[in-house]
Amino acid sequence: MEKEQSTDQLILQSARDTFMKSGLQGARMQEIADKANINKAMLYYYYRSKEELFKAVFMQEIYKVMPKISELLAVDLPLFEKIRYFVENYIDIIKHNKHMPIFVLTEINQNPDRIVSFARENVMTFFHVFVKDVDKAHKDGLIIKIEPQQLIVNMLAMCLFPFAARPMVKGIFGMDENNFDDFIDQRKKEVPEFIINAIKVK
Amino acid sequence: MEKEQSTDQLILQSARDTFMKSGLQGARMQEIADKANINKAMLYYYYRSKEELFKAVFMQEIYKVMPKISELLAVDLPLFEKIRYFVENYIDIIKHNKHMPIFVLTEINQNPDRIVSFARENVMTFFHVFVKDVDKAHKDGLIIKIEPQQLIVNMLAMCLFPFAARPMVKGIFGMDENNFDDFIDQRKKEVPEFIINAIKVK
DNA sequence: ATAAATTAACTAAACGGTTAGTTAAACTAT
DNA sequence: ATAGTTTAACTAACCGTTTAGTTAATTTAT
Repeated sequence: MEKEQSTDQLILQSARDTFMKSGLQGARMQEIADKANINKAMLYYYYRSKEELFKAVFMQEIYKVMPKISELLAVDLPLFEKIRYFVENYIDIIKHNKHMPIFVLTEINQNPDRIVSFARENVMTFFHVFVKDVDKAHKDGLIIKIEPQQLIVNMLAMCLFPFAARPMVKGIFGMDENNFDDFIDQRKKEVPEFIINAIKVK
Repeated sequence: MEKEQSTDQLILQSARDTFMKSGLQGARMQEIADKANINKAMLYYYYRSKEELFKAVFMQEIYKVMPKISELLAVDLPLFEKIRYFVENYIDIIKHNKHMPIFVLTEINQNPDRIVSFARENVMTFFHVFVKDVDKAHKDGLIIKIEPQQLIVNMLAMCLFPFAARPMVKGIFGMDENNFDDFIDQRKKEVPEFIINAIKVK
């Protein structure tokens, strides 16, 4: 039994795969149509242009991941637990969207405006909560003084970078796909402790 | 007085700028020619194809940066000093090649083979030295037990990621170019201490 | 020494394949 | 019937690449 799927959703799915693989410039509309088993004109019927289709894909991906991340940061836990919870689950989310980091990074560098205003609104609020957590933990004598911005960037860096540089990591360390997955699973445990160690007052 | 520059070098320079800005697929040969103030056919006279020209640019950039990085890792210092020395200078190198991280990341994801074999040879040797440093520091009771691979990835992540995600970082935290530069300069001091704290035995 | 031959550097123009995008006709469901 | 959906066929423009030819400098032969 085939999964019934509306044409526009079918297109979006094919477009997603193609854009993720080849980027905006590298992607071919014909390939997207072929992958969806429809005529190329359909792409223009449902989405007016390549640019529009790309936007739709991009926004869909963002909206798919953003709420999950928001939840992770919104959870009510002491700072250390929160860091463990965030890193572990964030890595897990990306693990199931392997190509997103490089896709998003490429896009924001190519066309910063598209996402920046959006990200500012959505991330700012949760970032604000995190800043308060950090401030409190410092006043309670739990952690050393650290700029919350620096801490957040460090966290995101260690979560995202291995995926963005995946072929490099695999190449340099001679990993196959399984080794890499193990490496990532190991990070889910080690990165939080790395961070906590780095900021903890002993 | 104009700087005399051979045509092939002039082409390479223009190609570099264009490829860095737009990537392999996004770059237009006409734009490269225009930027170099030469005829488009000259690109094919000196480099046989777009692909070849891109390779030349890519390899030039790699060879420009690689030796510097090798030097950083080869310096004979105790581990903590080495980490400080590496991070500080590595960030400084990237700072003067702002567009390299996203350029390289995009390329290795698009065409892993081009760089992976190369990187393996060149980075492996220096990585090996670092592994021994880490092992020794652990046996001397200076640092906790940590997989050198994880440590290296963490270091590289924290150095490179802010540049790869620059528009995002600027956008979310409301930074202008100066703020971002300050942010980076701050990292040159804070990231090494962050790492050392994370692994130090107290 | 000088005319002829060769080569390097370069240009203008166009080729040919590709690709985003259009149109108009046909099919389908209500 | 009619609005929504799908298709085949088409176009116009773009872009990497080639070609055919120019210019000026260097080399070779006499």
